[in-house]
Amino acid sequence: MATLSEENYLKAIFHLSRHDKTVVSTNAIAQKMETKASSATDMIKKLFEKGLIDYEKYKGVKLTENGRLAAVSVIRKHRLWELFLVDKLRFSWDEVHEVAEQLEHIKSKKLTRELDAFLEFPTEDPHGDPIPDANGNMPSSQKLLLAKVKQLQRCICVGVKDSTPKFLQYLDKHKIALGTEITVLSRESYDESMALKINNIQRTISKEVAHNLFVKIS
Amino acid sequence: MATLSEENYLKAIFHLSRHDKTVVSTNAIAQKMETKASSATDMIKKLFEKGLIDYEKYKGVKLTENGRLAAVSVIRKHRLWELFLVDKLRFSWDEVHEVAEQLEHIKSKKLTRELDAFLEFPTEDPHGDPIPDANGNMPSSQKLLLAKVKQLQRCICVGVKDSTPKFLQYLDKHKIALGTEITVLSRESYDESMALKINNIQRTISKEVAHNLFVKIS
DNA sequence: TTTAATATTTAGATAAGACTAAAAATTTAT
DNA sequence: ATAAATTTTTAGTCTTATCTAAATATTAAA
Ligand SMILES: [Mn+2]
Ligand SMILES: [Mn+2]
Ligand SMILES: [Mn+2]
Ligand SMILES: [Mn+2]
Repeated sequence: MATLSEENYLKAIFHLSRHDKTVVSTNAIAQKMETKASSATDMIKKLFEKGLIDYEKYKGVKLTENGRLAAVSVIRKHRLWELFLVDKLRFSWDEVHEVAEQLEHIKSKKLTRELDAFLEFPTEDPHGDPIPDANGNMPSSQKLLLAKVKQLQRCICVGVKDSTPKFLQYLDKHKIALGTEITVLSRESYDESMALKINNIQRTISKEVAHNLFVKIS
Repeated sequence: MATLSEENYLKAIFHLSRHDKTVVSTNAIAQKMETKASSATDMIKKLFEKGLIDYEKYKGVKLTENGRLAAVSVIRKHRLWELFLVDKLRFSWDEVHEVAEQLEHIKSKKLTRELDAFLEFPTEDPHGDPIPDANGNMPSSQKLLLAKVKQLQRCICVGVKDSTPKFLQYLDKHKIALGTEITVLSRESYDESMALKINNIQRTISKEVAHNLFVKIS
């Protein structure tokens, strides 16, 4: 059974190898964990000893199947708890992450199973991120960044790439939520800002915002 | 802020000083924590340094007001979570303790507050134990042990003293739950066993059982 | 009131997880 | 191809929480 710290490292490695599925560097892990490379090396050795990662000195790291399952299990719990907090306990989507970081480490198969049932087997968390199932399968959605959407296309907001409170609060302030319909009016080539129609109101967003909102063409 | 281990020690000290409100010995703490006296001494020093207990070498230990508040806060969370698991997640009362031992350490004022509201401000956990309020006040109930009930008295089961799975499963098996009405028919002086009428069925229980069931005279 | 038994504390070790500083390997630049 | 820069690992230290063994204090017995 993995310790709390080991679980956090596994999650970090999983997220780092999500897109580019190549090996993950010690430095990348250290940076994501907000720790020093030497600490990352120490932990890498432990995870290797436990058969949770493949590792060769100086060659980087890759999750084994066991490591991937452990990581996904933690992510599953994280996202179920986030949804619980929003749907049942009146948390807003910018308040849940910190608490979920603690709750994701609670060890009880039954708890996870029953929480899943209580929430009626959800497939997405409050940020639009997919919730892995009990077997470790992660539903892959075909969402794309708002920045990629063509002019005059209509789309629906389905997720956020940046889920920091700062960004989520920005979205709240400008009445952008999951499910909100967005029409791309035009794009400014100078600064990559975009003119949008949101809820029949015209608004301009920056490149930063456009690159952190996931949408689905509708 | 207290660490997980410190919180567990505070809880142990609180429970040990609950009835006899005298000082608590190092050995008693070690025994309750299932650890060695030397480890208890180490922790006692830490808790003293943090102002959570009064302590004089060889003289035992007593919670300060801050220590009591910290202990009660953990107990509050423990009992709220136990109730949540039973009322919302289909756990039975003999399955909740272990998970609650983990959940009680989650740090989030809002989480505790909202969980309390979600459960509609309960006053008792699934074992009939009182749930302290947000200010650290513990409602003291006037329950007594079934062993003390006089012949031909009618009473209602309102709590358990021993809340181990073994005992709770015994009660389940014999259809004794919180709220069950019990009439004391007679007492055997030889072994202190008692003849009871429970749900109109006559049954004999041992001294051990009689000393671990709390009732209220009805 | 000495002695014996028990309880408590101290001393020294260990393991997990983190750190700094320094060494070694790899990658990039000249 | 060699030197410089960067990355990664190692060596040694620190903190928390635990342990065993030994020393000290307290309590009970003779
Ligand atoms: Mn999160
Ligand atoms: Mn999320
Ligand atoms: Mn409990
Ligand atoms: Mn309880």
